[in-house]
Amino acid sequence: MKAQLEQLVSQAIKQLQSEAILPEDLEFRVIFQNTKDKSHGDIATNIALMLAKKVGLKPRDLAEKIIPHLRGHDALDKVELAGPGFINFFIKASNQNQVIGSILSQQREFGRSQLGNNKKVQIEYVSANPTGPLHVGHGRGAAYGATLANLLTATGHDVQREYYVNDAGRQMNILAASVWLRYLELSGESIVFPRNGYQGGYVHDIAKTLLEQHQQRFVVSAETVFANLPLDEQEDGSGDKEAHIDGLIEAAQTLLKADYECVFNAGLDEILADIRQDLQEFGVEYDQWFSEKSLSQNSAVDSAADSVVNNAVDTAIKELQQNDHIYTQAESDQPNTLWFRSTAFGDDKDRVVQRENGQGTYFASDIAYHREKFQRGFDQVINIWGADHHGYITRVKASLSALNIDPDKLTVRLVQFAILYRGKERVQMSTRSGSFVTLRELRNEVGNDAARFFYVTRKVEQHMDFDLELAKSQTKDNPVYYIQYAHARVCSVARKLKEQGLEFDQPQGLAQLALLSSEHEKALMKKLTQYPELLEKAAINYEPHSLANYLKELAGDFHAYYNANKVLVDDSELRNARISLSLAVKQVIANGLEIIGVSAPESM
RNA sequence: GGGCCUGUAGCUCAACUGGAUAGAGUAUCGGCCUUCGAAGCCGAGUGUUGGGGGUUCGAGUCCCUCCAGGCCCA
Repeated sequence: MKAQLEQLVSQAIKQLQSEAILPEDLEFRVIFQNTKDKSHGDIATNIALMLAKKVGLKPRDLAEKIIPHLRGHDALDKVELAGPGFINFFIKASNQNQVIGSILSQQREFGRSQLGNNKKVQIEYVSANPTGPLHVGHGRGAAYGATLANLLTATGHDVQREYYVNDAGRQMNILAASVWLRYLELSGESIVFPRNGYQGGYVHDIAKTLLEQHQQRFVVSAETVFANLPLDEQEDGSGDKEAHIDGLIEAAQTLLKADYECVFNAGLDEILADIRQDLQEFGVEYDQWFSEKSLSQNSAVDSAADSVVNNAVDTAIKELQQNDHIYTQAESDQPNTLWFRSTAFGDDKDRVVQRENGQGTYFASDIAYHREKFQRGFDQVINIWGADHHGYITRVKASLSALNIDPDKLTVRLVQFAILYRGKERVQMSTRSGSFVTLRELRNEVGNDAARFFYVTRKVEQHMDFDLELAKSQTKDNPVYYIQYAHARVCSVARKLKEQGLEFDQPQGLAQLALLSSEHEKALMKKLTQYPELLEKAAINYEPHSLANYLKELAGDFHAYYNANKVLVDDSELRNARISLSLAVKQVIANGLEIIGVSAPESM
């Protein structure tokens, strides 16, 4: 509809140009908005306000010149000049109600589009370190990422969903050391658990499994383990917890030799399996789990073909070197450290990509990973990160520029934290206290549907208050139930129809849509008409929250209608028309909820 | 000290990318079930959009500057 109107208005202006009323070289773009007030018609444009100054006319005068050229369109009842110079379009009801037929015939496809033109888009989300179970903060990224992926898929993008597994690096070594120490404890060794170790109960569980599977294989006496280690941080502030844990990691690697990997993998595998299951239960799917470790593993093919072994990290660094973006400081005390000159691309300071000992940094893996992503041919790469990672955006984009990859092809969306409330009371989420922290606990308490919906109902950049009591409540206060209830109500009407021994006659219903002339019915049809464009807008802006809000409004309009009018009336023509409208509402609610990842129950 | 996000009704949040009288829900008050599910509906009041300047026909939205909160960095 808007496309037709745009053409109509554009032609009108061109007509005025050819009549030399408007200048030939006038550039313009017609923008439409859905009106808020129904006295303003259905759709409005501010084109006269936008162009007035350029052509030296008063907005209303310009609009009066445009409007006569808009007559004669058969979908319009009337066109009005209003306010400071808006042009309001009133669409014929017969045109507006066509949407019902479209919905009933397209069903699940209604609203879907080819907007994305099959553009290859990758979305990477959650990507939490596999050092422990997912917590409620990850849940928001999961829900947002999954919904965004659904949205982009629905609007014709070729979407790949990916989880970057940080299975290398210091945090993982700390986990391995933690598991080992708990294992030694279970084996009867007397140890003092390091301050910086992973304290969670799941570490115990992993250690227990390890002990059951391997018995005493990894046992080393505590005395040997703790010999000559830097002192851990003490109550009085003395000691160094970082140096202590690093010493422990080194001891574990030295003492366990090849077995270290067994212990390491025991932790990694179990936690990763838990994360995967958690996300799957949450309805959050992935096409690929990408291992960080694999980036620094040498490829067998390379080593066979060539004595020079290249892994992805080395290759990326080498390319940066070739592009002259890497330097060393020969005079300094760290002459072999490799620096990436990210300041050349707007970063605050240059970044280390390879340490003195030849080991690549976490950032080096990131560079290699992003380089690899674009080599896979994605037109657009979207990273969904926690807000605490915002500092990385500049340097990652800098590395793309340095690799001659357009940094605008990478979009980073930061997800702000969620704060949990139980009614008025704030829920403490510290790991120490062990109180309510994990995504699984949240899901168990409020259910997947409420969790998914609540997470995406706010803009991602908005700090969010998540009220557990509200999410659990089964009243209209709870938007999830409110929307699902609207869906269930239509299903209930359909059941009632059958109970009365009647059948829905869709052709008759669609033929009699003109009978739907009440304000409630017109409002519903207008709302339904907006669904496809809303999906597109939500996809373009990466803003699934607008879909959540839309569904609330649609459900609200339906509830109001339902209370004001009986659907199952005796008059079969009116009855079938109303059932058509109701089923259309049901379909759109189901379509929208599916994108958000929330079920659309037949009964509650 | 620098950077990012946020500030809208008592509370939780919208506001179609600069449009018309800033809207929903909650909370408060008053109505509606012998009729398709009351898990619902109808009605009533609620604002210096954190403050101050600026840009223009028009600013919650853009620019500057303060204030407050969250996070990151030194």
